[in-house]
Amino acid sequence: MSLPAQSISPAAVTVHAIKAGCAGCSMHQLCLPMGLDEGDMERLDQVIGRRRRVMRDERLYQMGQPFRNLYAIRFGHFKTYHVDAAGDQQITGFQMAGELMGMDAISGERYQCDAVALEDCEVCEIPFPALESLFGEVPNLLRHFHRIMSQEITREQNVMLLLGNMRAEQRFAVFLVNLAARYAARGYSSTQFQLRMSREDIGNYLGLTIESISRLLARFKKLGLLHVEKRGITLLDPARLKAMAAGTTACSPLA
Amino acid sequence: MSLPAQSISPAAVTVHAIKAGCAGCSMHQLCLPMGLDEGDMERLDQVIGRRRRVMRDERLYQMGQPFRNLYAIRFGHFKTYHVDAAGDQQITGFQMAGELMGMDAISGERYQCDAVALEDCEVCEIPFPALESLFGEVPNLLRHFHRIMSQEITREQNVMLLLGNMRAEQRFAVFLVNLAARYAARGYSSTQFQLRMSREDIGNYLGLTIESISRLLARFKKLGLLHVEKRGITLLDPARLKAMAAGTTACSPLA
DNA sequence: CGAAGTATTTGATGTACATCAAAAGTTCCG
DNA sequence: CGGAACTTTTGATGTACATCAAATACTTCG
Repeated sequence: MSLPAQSISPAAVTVHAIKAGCAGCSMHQLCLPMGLDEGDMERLDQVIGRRRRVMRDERLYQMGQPFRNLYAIRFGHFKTYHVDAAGDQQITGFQMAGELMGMDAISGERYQCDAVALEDCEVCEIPFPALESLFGEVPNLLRHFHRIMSQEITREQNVMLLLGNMRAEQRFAVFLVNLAARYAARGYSSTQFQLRMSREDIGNYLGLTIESISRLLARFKKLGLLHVEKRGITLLDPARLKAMAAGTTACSPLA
Repeated sequence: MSLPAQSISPAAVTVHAIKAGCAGCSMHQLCLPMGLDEGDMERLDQVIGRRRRVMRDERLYQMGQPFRNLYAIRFGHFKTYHVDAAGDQQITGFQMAGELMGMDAISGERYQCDAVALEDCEVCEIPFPALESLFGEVPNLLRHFHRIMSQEITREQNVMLLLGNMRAEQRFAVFLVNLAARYAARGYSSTQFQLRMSREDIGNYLGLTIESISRLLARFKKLGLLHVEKRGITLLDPARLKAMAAGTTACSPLA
C-alpha cells in the first residue's frame, strides 16, 4: 500500500521532467511536455506565454477573477487557499517548482481560490485557449494534461483522508514526509529543507492551530525525529516518520 | 459569494443536460455531451460502452484495479472511499445520476478508491482510450470533459474547507443543502428526499461519528429545521439551513 | 542600533466532539 | 411470524485539540 506521503505527493511526471532536466531551462521542461518529441515541444513553446515574477506575499490570482491562464511554477513556492462566506480561509495546497496552478478555474471560468507567493517566484503564464487549441494537434500533450488534472484530484482526496481521519500527530508526519518526497524528486535533500510557509499556514492547511504545530514540532524534536532551527528542518529518522505517516505506529503516548 | 452548497455541489453542466433531458433516455444525454451537435452525439454513442447494473452494496471498482473505464451513473447512488494503510476508510463523495466516476484513476492507470452502490444502480461504461480518441475529433466534448474534471477539483477543495474549518453543525448543514441543490437540479424536490446513505456513511464523509450525526439530526429537528422519518428528510426551513451552511448564523447555543 | 512589529513557544484552562455503553427501533430471512 | 443482526438513538464520561494568555524570539527598518 502506498504511503500517504506518496499519494498526497505531486506529479510524478512533473518530477521526472525535472529530474531529467536542469534548473535554468525554459518552462517547457517542467510540467507539460512528458514524452513530446522535438517538433511538439516547439509548438508548445509557442503557446506558452510570458514569464512573470511574483514577489513574496504577492497574489498571482484571486478568487473570482476571470480565468485566462494556467500557471506553471518555474521557481519558488506558492500557497493556494479558499475563502468561505464567513471570511476564514482554508489553505488547499502548497505548490513548488514544476507544478501547475489554476486547474480549478477551468469549469467556472473564474479562479476558485487565491494563489499567493510564499517567496519571490517566477511562473510561466499558459493561456488556456491556446493550450486547448494545441490539444487537437498533440495528443501526447493532452494525455499528459489529463494525468496532471487526475493527479490533482487524487492529491485532494488524500488531504480529505488526512483531515477526516487522522490525528494531529499523523497529519503533521504526513505533511513532512510529503514535503521530503517532493524535494527528493526535485533533486534536493529529502532530509534537510526550509519550510517556506509559516507555522500558521501549516496549521491552517492541516486543520490545526499554530500552537498545535509548535507543540508537535517540540514533541517530534524530543522524540528524536527531527531537528528544528527556525524554519529549517532536518529529518533525523525518516523511517519512523514514514511509519507515523502511514499510521503504522500508534500515537506516541505523551512521551 | 457562492454558498458552500453550490460550490461543493456537482456538475452544473451535467445538471443542465439532465434538466433539458428526460429520465429514460440513453446515456449520452447525461454527463458528457453539453453542446454537441447531432453528428458528434452519434460518435459519442459509438464510444460509450455497455450498460451495467450494479446491485446494492456491490463494488463497481476497487482501489488498485487497472483503469479502463470511466463510469457515468444512469440511475442510483454511489459512494466512493479511500482506504489508508491503517485500514480505515474515508468516504470522498456520494455520486448520483448524471455524474461521472473514475477520473482519479487516469493518472496512475489504477483506480484510487472504491466505488460501491448505495442502492441498485445502472451505469454506462465509457472506455477511456476510446473517449480519448474522440477528443481530437470533437473539441466540444474535450472542453466539456475538462470542465467536469475541474469541477471535481473544486468540489474536493470545498470538502477540504468543510473538514478543515467548519464545526459539526455547519458541516451537516452544508451536506444537507448540497444534497437539496443536487436534487433540485435533477428536477426532484429540494425539500423532501431520502438519504441513500447510512448515518455512519454521512459521519465518515463529514469527519464525524455516527452518534454525532444522530444528535445533529435531533438538534435540527428540535430547531424546526427539518423533519426526519428514518432516512426520509423534509427540510422545513431551507433558508435558515442555508444560512447555517454559509456560516452566517453563529452556532446554535445548545438550544 | 534599538524600537516596533511579527512569529513562535510555552503554559493553563475550556470545550466540541469522540468514546463507551446500553436501549430502542428496523430489516432480514428462515 | 419471530428471532437474529443491523442501525439508530440517547445518555454518561473522556480527551485531543482549541482557546486564552503571556513570555520569548526574530525581523524590519527608521
